[in-house]
Amino acid sequence: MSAVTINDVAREAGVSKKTVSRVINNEANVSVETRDKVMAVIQATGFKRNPLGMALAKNRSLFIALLADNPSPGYLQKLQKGVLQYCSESNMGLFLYDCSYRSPGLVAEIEGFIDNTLADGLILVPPLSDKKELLDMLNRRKVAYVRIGAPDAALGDSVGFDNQQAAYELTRYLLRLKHKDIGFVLGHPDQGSSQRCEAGFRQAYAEAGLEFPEKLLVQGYYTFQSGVDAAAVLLNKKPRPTAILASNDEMAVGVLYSAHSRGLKVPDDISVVGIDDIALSTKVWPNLTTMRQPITAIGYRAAYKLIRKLQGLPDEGPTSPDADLLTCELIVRDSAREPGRN
Amino acid sequence: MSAVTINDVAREAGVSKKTVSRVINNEANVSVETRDKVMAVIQATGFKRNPLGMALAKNRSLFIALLADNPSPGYLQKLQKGVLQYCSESNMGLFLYDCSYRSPGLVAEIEGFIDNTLADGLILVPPLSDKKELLDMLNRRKVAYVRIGAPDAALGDSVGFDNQQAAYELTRYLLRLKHKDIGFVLGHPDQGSSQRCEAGFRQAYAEAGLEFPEKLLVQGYYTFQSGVDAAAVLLNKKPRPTAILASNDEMAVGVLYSAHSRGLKVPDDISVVGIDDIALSTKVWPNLTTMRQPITAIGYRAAYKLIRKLQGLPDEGPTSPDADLLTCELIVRDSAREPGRN
DNA sequence: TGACACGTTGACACCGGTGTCAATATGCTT
DNA sequence: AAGCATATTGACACCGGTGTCAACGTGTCA
Repeated sequence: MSAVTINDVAREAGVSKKTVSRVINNEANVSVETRDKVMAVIQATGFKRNPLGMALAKNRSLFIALLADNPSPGYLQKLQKGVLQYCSESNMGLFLYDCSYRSPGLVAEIEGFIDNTLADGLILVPPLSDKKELLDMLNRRKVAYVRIGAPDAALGDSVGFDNQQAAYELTRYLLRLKHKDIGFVLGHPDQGSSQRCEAGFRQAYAEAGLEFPEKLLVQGYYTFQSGVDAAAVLLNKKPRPTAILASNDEMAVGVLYSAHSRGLKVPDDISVVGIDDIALSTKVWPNLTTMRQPITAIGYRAAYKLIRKLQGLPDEGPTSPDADLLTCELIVRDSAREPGRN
Repeated sequence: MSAVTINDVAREAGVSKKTVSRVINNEANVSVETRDKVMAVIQATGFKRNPLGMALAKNRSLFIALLADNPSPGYLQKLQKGVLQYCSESNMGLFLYDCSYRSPGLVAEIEGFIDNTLADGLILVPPLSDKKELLDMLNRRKVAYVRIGAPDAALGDSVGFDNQQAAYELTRYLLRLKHKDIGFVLGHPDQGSSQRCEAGFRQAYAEAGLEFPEKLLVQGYYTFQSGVDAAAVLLNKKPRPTAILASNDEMAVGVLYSAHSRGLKVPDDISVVGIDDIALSTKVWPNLTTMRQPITAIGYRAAYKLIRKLQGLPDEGPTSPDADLLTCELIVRDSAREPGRN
């Protein structure tokens, strides 16, 4: 809506529009007085360049999109925050696109979305980051993308954290507290992170020289409701596990809910822990002990990688091979302690 | 990145680009055979029109933005969902912009955002919808906007629900349950909704012929933490209130947390109710009794109004004067019951 | 048969910027 | 003074579409 264009400025300043273009782009080889004159007119008229015209001329992109169908709203919210942050810093717009993972026309739908918006960079959130057909389509159309939390390097750039490590350390923590019968709630079978978590559980048991409690491994889907359901199964086992480890906090909160609703006290009767550390984790009672995943930082870094790539600039971030595998941290709160008085 | 342009199609089909333009825009006065020929080429080449070129030529907008600094993430998430939904339906992009309500440079910052993105329509979420300087700037620059939840018609379009009605009915519900000492947690003093809620509380007491418990009215700020703090004050009163009504669910969850952490049972020892019905409300234990606000529908309608306005089309929604004041609904769950065994 | 309306089409300018290249002015070398 | 490199500037085409208007062919009516 800014009515004043580069032509107006040029006319007003008595120079060509190209010269104005030079000034606003800080190009070399403009005489000081010309620059000053143009700047004065720009100030006076309040000229702002039109991003559309610029993008069209430079054949450059203006936007990236965040594609998601994630079962944990709290996760998405934190991720979005980080992405948004780098977008602001680099003057990029962020498009949001909600899609349905199960929808049969998903790939075509996303293809349509790309055509309509000209977002030529995508950030893919699990479970989309594991979806082969989608990646194939994007590669074929040469659409740049960065995946979240799917460290399968062969499939393209990815930013995430080490799920296995997180699950491993969390399991070790519970074992150290002297829990032996630990119930595990897996994530969605389609997401690689779920398998990596499972590997982490098993690794910790193996290292401790204990037999892994196969019977206490329950399928979940990373949603609150699946946490409730999985807990219902686990809490009916005899003997009841003394702790439950869920593969994300969203499910852990479901476990908490399930325990409460059958009159169990947490952590007195049962310990509950999760992974992620989302906002929800400190709003429930008791606060959840969890492995903190630097979700916002992951979002930020993903946006960084994508935008740098789109701009043809090198990735100047940390150069270690693990730069895109951020570290997690055990956050001890109130939902877990030694088993005892039950 | 779609390499094939309207020129390619025109050359291939042996017509002018204008004719191609006519075909893709379904304009009248194109002979059937020309249309077929062009369509065939479009199919064969996979041509998609470039939104940037189109937007530039038509001087039309491509995006709207959702500006928010809302203390309740769950609220925002639901709202965003509704907005996004209408955006998809109408092929508009949605920009997200997080801002800080308190920031002194807020207005200038938003002005910069508008210039940079060319989003010429804005959806304003409380507390931004009440911010006079911001509205002034937008009016001056002739930027279209729709406000959420701030039904002060003089300031422009708004979509929301009747806070006073919600608070009134909720209070009546508690009074009907025979609560007399009800603690009230107000919202943010800068947001009009907070005052409207208060009016609703008072109205219910007045109609019941009861004296309003001024001492049990505590300031909150719509955040979880402010709910925790307000509950701490209320729960130390002697006699302790038998119920607490928070002006939104985010705070009600804080109240719940506060009650639990001092060993109180909900609803046996104290009833807790809120307003909104966000996702969080059914993830805490016990589930929150609340007034459901159709947040997603509000977001959808706000996007509808804004986009129709931008397109110069009339608002064809419901025509009643209250069309933009959606109704709320009492959702009875498990966090409130008659006062009794304490 | 001529006048006229109408359907169909393309040439051209335009939206608001950027890239290329040539034209001009200036300073320096020899 | 001629020859050359360099700094500064503008004309023009271009990005990918749309709007305006004139040109053309055809059918209808007087």
